[in-house]
Amino acid sequence: MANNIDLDKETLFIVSQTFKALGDPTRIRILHLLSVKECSVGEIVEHLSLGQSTVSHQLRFLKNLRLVKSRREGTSIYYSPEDEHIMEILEKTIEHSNHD
Amino acid sequence: MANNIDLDKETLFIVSQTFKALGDPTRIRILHLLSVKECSVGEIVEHLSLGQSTVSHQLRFLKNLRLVKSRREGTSIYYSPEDEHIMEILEKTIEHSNHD
DNA sequence: TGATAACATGAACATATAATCATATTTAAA
DNA sequence: TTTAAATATGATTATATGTTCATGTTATCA
Repeated sequence: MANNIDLDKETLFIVSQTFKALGDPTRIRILHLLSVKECSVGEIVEHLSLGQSTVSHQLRFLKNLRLVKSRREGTSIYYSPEDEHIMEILEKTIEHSNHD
Repeated sequence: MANNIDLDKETLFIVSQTFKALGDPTRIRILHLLSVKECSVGEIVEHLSLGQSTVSHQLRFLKNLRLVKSRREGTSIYYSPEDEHIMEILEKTIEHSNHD
């Protein structure tokens, strides 16, 4: 068990990075959209009215943390969630916030 | 149900603020410590080797979000977690990160 | 009341972050 | 092999954030 008071440096880094990913409105919107359906970059841009570059940058951020994955289809690249645990946390917290 | 794709502005703000609180190593350490036992500001400073001012600032941040609560005992002020849901998420994510 | 201990607060600074602009890359189609 | 469509990337800029320093506040005790 890792129920110790002192958290090692690596754990601290990974956990904080993960929550940091969920701590931005734009990334929350992107992840929430992807939780509903797989989308190409262009579809995300349209649905959320964001700049193409903004979406690409945020997707790279999320992919580096293995929160999303991608597949190519022609010239389009489709993104979908990769970490079920984190997605569940996000969705439940969204629901949780609607009951205040 | 709020399973819609579009998240309202307020939900987005609350959720992102909440995760932002968990997205900093110092605050994670403080919350994790408080999950083990209620502590005064001075105890937190000692246990985590942080500046007193730093701890006070972060505690205010966490209290504004109702993630911790405080009670006075003489000249000391004791802090403890207030949001069970968020604490559960934090602890589970810490465990989760130890299994990679 | 004066001194001290514990904590809070405000200002200042350095760093991190997110959005934007311009441009590069990759793929498919003409 | 041009051209166009879709996406990625690098640089820049404005803003947000975390820490530190100095000081203020509150409560206890001599």
